[in-house]
Amino acid sequence: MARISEPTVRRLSHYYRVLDEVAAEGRPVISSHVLAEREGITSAQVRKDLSSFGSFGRRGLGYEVQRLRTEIRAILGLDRRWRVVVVGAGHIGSALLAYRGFGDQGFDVVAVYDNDGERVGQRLGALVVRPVAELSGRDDFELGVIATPVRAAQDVADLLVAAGARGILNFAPRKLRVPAGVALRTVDMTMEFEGLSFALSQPRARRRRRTSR
Amino acid sequence: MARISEPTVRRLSHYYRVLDEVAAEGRPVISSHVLAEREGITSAQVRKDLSSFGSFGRRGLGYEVQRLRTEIRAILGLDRRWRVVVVGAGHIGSALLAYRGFGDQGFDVVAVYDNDGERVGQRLGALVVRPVAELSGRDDFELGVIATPVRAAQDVADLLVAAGARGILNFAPRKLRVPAGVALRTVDMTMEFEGLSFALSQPRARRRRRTSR
DNA sequence: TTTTGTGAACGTGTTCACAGCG
DNA sequence: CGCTGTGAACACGTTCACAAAA
Repeated sequence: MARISEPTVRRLSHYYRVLDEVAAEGRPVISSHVLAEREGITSAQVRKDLSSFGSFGRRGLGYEVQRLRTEIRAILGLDRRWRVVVVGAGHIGSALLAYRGFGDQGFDVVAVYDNDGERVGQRLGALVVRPVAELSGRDDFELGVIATPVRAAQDVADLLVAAGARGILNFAPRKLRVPAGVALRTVDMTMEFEGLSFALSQPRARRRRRTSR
Repeated sequence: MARISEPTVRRLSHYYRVLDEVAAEGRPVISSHVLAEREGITSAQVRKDLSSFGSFGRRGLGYEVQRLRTEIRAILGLDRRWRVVVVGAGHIGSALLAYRGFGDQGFDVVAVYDNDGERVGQRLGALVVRPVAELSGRDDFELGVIATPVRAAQDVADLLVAAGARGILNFAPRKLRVPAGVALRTVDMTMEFEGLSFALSQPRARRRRRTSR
């Protein structure tokens, strides 16, 4: 299988969500055109994305909604459960813990760690916050979430990797170094705000592409 | 000025942060090479990015840290304050309210709205949660943050636009439609988790670029 | 000599356009 | 005929490589 680009993976997530909606509407089949319309992209893009994983459609007809949904689910690895460790029991960490949506998608938070003595021992949902030092022993998880202050982020990343994390989601506004083979995604809200600030500071002439719509 | 790409804007944010660090270290000058190293990109990229706004460096020497920091600050529109309205006083909304980092960067949250009767009237930091209906009157803000459940997201976006929002940061996992001229950024955590799930589900051979490092 | 600024070359992702198939 | 699947064309972003300047 050829290499899959990151934009393609992001769009797969979107398709998956649209298919959920469409399935709920009871529609049995969807064309690349309709799927594209809901996304604001071209139908060719939809077909290209899907064709890199196989031929899921029927010419002259479109894609069978349930079938395509199942395929994408498998492609994204959502046909299994992932164990997630959250480090940082502050506002973002607790927000993640409280959000049920992740559990529905197959992501189970199995532990929360923090270094703040005040937070350790506290109950957060079904979990009790533990000291970060105890992270070392652990090896029964796949994903780590970094929701700590920025100064601790790289150290926590190293700890997570040492404990066997295969993927990390980082909320600290800093580029992290992780070994090849460990997947890393960063959500940097500060950067998003700054992106908006930039867009609003530009002379209001040119049409920006990704920014609008 | 030629059109600026979104990746360039994101990198500007990074440069800005690196310059803060470097300034704190007391270093007066930085070369594109060193700036690139901290970012994990090439020095040519740094120079290209910066050169689309002007000639800030000196050949044979590098960039004067304070000067460059000030320039980028102005480019990003961070030399003024932005008034932000948050809609949704749930976990994400409160987390944003509680995070002081945004205030430091020039973003002031001036109001919080929610439709949940239990939350309306509650105090969140210095603000009191107000009913979403009251949003209509308001016009003394530039940025709106959507931190509501996904089903309300598009309606809230429309309300924000009607109230005069020029930019929107959306935390709901849904593509939103906004008129051209209104800047939109979406932070979709579900999608990030799914991206990690995908990466971990791939046969562990090929080296992915953006995902690692 | 060092390092910037930048046209040219390159690589990657998107769109076009049509052959292939139902 | 309608819609998918896909090579070819295109657009865009990144890297190279070097002339220009300090």
